[in-house]
Amino acid sequence: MTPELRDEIKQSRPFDSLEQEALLSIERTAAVLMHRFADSLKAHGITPTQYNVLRILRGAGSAGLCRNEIRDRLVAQVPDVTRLLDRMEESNMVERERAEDDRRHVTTRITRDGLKLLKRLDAPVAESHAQQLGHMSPVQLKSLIALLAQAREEH
Amino acid sequence: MTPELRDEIKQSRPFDSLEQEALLSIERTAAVLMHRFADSLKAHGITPTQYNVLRILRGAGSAGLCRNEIRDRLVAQVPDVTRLLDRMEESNMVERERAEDDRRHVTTRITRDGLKLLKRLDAPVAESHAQQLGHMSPVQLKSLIALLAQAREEH
DNA sequence: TGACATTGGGTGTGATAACACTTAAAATCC
DNA sequence: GGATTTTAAGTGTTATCACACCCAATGTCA
Repeated sequence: MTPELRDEIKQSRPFDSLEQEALLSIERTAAVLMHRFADSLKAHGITPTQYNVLRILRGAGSAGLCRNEIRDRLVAQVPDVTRLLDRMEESNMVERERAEDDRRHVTTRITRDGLKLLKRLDAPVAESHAQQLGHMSPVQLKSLIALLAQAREEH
Repeated sequence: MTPELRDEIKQSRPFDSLEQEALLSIERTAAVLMHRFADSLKAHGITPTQYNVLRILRGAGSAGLCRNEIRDRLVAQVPDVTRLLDRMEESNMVERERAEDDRRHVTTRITRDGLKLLKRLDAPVAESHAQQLGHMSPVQLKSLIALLAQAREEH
């Protein structure tokens, strides 16, 4: 028995349109699932956005990435990547180095500590993901992924 | 041609699991669509959360609602509804009244100004919703809504 | 009837988000 | 080679989030 969004938010009247219901469903689903994910990360002293940055930087390897590249790769847009990285540098998860040949460029890399933290998180995060959506079949997940991709499309 | 999430966030390696890809898809879709919606509201000096509150209070009519009821009906969870309502009272969108029989209870109602604002927003918001998801068919939208409801399910 | 629990609302405070603006370096163009 | 544009990063400031804690009114029950 799947929950009806109208019941969840105690809405008495029907939605204005299918488009509206879909939009609110997307918002609510993201809020609920992200909140659970944030909770599971909290014990490790890290936010979902910081976790996202660490994964991006692990993927980039020793070459690292500049601030704008990191900003573009984040799943959710954050307007202030500079201070996000400041805080992560503060807690020794990443390090920054200004390029000699182009002094405007600053390369950010994940530190050994950051890698260790990420390593510790890999299993619990995978488990958390599986737990949150494990009740859906591969066919359903693929269908959901495709529909969401379509929803994001510009037109 | 639907956009691939991996391309959007410039990810070079495949996702760890379908569950992970679905979770990231939900997060990204919500971020993209909500950002567009917030933009379209910004011209009217109101945030999506405040818009949500106004709609909830319009639905409640002259009876109004107490703080905790409003909190429970919000699409996305807000931990500090008191000050959210403070700000909305400040800008004359809502008004509050403490009950005589139970002095703990405070009822919040939408004001005439709030109703007028909402009225002005109805058409542009409906249009914005239609524009954001209007390229999807009713069948697809229903399917998406059902899959998201399933994704939110506890198990 | 007075201690204790519960309920509804509010506060204090530090972290983060959002948005506009600024600085510095490099590239481009007369 | 000096002015101008572009690019990368960072700063200032206000609003909002998030979380723990507090207060006052009511309910409950020995």
